[in-house]
Amino acid sequence: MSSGSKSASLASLFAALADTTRLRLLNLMSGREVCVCYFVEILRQGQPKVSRHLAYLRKVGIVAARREGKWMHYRIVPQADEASASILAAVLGSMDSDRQMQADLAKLERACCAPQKLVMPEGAPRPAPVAPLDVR
Amino acid sequence: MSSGSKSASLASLFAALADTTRLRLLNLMSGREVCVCYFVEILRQGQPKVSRHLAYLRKVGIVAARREGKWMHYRIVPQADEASASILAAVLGSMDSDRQMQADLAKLERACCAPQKLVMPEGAPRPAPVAPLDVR
DNA sequence: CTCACATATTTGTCAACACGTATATAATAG
DNA sequence: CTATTATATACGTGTTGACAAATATGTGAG
Repeated sequence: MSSGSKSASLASLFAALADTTRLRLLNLMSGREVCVCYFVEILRQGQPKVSRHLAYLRKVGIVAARREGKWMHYRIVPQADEASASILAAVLGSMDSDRQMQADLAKLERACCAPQKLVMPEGAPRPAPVAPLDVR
Repeated sequence: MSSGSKSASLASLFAALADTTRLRLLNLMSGREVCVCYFVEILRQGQPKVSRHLAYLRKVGIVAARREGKWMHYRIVPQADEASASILAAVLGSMDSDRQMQADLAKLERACCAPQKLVMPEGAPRPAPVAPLDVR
């Protein structure tokens, strides 16, 4: 299956991981599906910037998106390639011990889509858990 | 130790890994010290190119160099940071199943510093094993 | 000292990416 | 339909990295 230029795909995986914003996004998606509005709220970065980084991750096949009404939910895609899978698992595991990443996750616990507020209106999407990564 | 911007250092680690040439170099250094001349021979890439990539890895602290007469030997530095260590270990482990990487290692078995040849003159540096990485 | 060799660095060019701003698309409300 | 909200993409610009070619540095030989 994954023969030939595996090193090239490994390199592009690393390129996708070589950005702090994308690492924070992945950290928030670790183990759950997250709505774009949460990313914007929690990272406190411009929405186009967040969207561009999500598009990058999507193009490389690390995440997938699902539309639900006006909202887009992103999740991490389990990697078919064993090498990519083990590396992604190592990354997500490593981020558990980063204070910034922990703080982001803590915010996610109480964040919501309400504009200017951290209170969730009825009907706003909640972050939903997703099948855990294949951590072998 | 594990201060604030660990995510930034993680990102720069990934940037260093986001290049096929550098991945091949690291693969060759996995578990042993290697002379630059071997890299040039085996990768069949220009010497300045190889040197530049080694400089990049050195600047990020992934490898260290040791001079022995005219020759420079490079080795992988055990990472103090636990996150970096586990990721580097995952990378090196993943490369074992890559055909290109296996071929490179096979060449290293019989390569040498002789110009235009794969026969080693007396006194040329041999690749020496080095303390294995802290794979936890 | 000069020469030859191994390796490193500089120079100039080019492509890729990150960013903010502005705008476009998609879905829902009214 | 229009308006509003959520998200995506296009544009212009600055930065970074990769490359080849040329040149510089360090070391040993003579």
